[in-house]
Amino acid sequence: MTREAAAQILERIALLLELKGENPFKIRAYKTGAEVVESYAGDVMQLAIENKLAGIKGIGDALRDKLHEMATTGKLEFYENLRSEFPESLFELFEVQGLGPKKIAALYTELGVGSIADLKRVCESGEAARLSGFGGKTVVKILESIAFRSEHASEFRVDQVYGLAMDILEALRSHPAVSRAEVCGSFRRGKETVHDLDFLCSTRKPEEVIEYFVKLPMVEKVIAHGGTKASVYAPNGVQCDLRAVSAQEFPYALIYFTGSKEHNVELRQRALDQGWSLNEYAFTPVEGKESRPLPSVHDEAELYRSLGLDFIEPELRENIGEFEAAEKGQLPHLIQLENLRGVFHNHTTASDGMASLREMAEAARDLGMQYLGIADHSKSSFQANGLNETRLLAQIEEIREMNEEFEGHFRLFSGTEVDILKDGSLDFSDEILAQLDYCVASVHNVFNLPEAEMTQRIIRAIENPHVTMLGHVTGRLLLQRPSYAVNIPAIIDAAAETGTIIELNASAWRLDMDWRWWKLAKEKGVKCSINPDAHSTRGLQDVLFGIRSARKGWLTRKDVINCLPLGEVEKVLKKKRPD
DNA sequence: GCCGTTTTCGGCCCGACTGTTTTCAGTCG
Repeated sequence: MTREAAAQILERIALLLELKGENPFKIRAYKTGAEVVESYAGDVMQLAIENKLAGIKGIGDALRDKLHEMATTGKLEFYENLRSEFPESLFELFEVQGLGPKKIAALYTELGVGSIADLKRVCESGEAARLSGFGGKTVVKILESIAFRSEHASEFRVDQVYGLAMDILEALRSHPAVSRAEVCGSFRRGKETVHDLDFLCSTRKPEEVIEYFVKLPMVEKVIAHGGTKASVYAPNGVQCDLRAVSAQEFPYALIYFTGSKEHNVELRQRALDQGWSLNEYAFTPVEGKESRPLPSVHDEAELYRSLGLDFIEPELRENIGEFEAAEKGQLPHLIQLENLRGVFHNHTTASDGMASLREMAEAARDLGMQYLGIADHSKSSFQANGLNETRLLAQIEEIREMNEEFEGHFRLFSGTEVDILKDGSLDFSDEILAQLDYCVASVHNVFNLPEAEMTQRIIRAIENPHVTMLGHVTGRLLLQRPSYAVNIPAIIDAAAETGTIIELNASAWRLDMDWRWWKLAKEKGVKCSINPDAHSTRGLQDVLFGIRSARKGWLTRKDVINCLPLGEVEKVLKKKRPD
C-alpha cells in the first residue's frame, strides 16, 4: 500500500467518525495522522511494515498498529467495518462548500441523501430547505457549489496526475521497441488542471507497444484498444490515451497532440501560406498551389523553423502572442527549475507546518537551495496556530542563531505570512514587521467582500512599506473553491507602483496568481516570487508546479526574485523598506 | 486518539461569519 492510500484511509476514517459525532479530538488525531503519513520525510510505509513507527509525533499506539496492518495486509478491518455503515458516494458530500459533518449526517439520516445526485434532488425539490438548520440560502449555496463542481467534473489538479504521468512515461521509454515518448496535451502545456493524460510514442512495432501499455500495472480498466491507439483509466479515474506513430511522424504528432487547438489552427494556416497542408503525420503539398519544396523535419524545432518561427515552448502554445514573438525572435527564455536559488513562504511546526525549522532548513539545503524563507502564520490565523508577537520574536532569534551555525553557506530568512485583516490593516504592527527580513501578506478570512472593497483591502496592505510580497492573490482552491471577487489589474498596478512582489503560490491547489496575468504583471515591471507554501519538507518540491505555471506566464529567471543568489536577493527584500 | 521535565489523566486551537434562529449551531480558515 502506498503512503497516499494509507493517508487517504486515515482521512476517511476521520470523516466517518465526524458523521457519527465522535469525540472531535479523536477525529483530529486521525487527520493529523493522515498528514504525518503523507508528509513524513522518510519511507513511512517501510517503517510501518517493520513496525518501527514508535516515536513519530502524531502517531501513537493505535495509529501505529493500524498503519502496520495496512502496510502488511493492504487493508484495515476497522475501516472496512466503519465504511460499510455508509454508502461509498457519501464522501463526495464533504467536498460541497457549506456542508459539514452535521449537515451531511442530517441529510443522510432524515432524507437518505448519500450522494451529490441525491443532494441536488432534495435541494431542488424543497425537501432540504425544510430540515432543521437548513433554509433557502443554505440550499442556494449548496446548489452553487454543486454547479461549480460539475463544471469541473473529470478535471484533475497537476499533483493528482504528475506521478502517474511520469510513471507511464518511464514505462514507455523503457520498452525496447519505443524510440521516443512524451506526455502531450494540456499536461505538457503546463495547464493548472488537466482532464486526461495524452501519451505519444514513436515505434516500429505499434501493436506490441499498445499491448504493453494496456497491461501496465497502473491500468485499472481498458476503454479502447486498437492497433495504434489505446485509452485506459488509472485507479484515480484519470483517462490515459496512448498514440503510437512512426519516427518520421513523431514531431508532427507531438505538436498536434500537444496543442492547443488554437495554436494548431494558427500553425496550419501558416503552413497553408507556404503551400503546405499540415496534419498530425506530415506536411503535404496543397494541390494546384505553388509551393516550396517540403522541408525535412526531425523534431519540433525544425518544424517551427520551416515555417519561419523560433521554437515555441509547449507552455506558450495558446495562440496568445507566441507566433508574433517567434517570428521576431522575441520569445522569452523561460525560467527552469534549476534557476531557483531558494524559496520564500514556508511553514514550520511553529504554526501549522509538519516539520521543524531545522528540518526545513536541512531539506532546503539537500535540494541545493542557498536560502529558505520562513513565513509562519500570524496570530489571527488561530486555526493554523498563528504566532503572536512573542513567539515571532523568539523565532527571529532562533533563526539568527541557526544562521550563525551555517557560517554563510546557507541562510534562513525570517519572515511572516501576516494576515490582511478585513479593513486592509495587518495582523502585526510596523514595529514588529520591521524586525523581519521580509513579509508575505495574505487574505485568509472574510472572502465575501464586494470586489471594490476586497481590492481596496489588498491594495491598502500592499501600500505598507513592510509588505515585501503579496501571497495567493485570489484565494482560489483549484476545482474546489473559486477566487474571491478582486480586480487583479488594479492589484498589479498597485504592486508596480509600490514595488511589491507578487507571489506565484506553487501549491498545486492554488497556482495563484494565475499564469494568465503574469504577462501583464511583467509588462508593468512587477517581480514574481515562486513560493511553495510548504507545510512539510516534501512540500518544498511543489516549486516544480510553480515553475510550470511561471513558464506558462512567459516568465524568465530575471522576472523571478528567488532566482537571485544569496548576496543579491537581500537587496530586493529591502527595496521597499524605509531607512 | 495523542501527549506529557507540571506523565498515565485531562487537556487538546479559536474567532468570525452565516443563516438560521429568537440565542445559537454549523462551517470555515
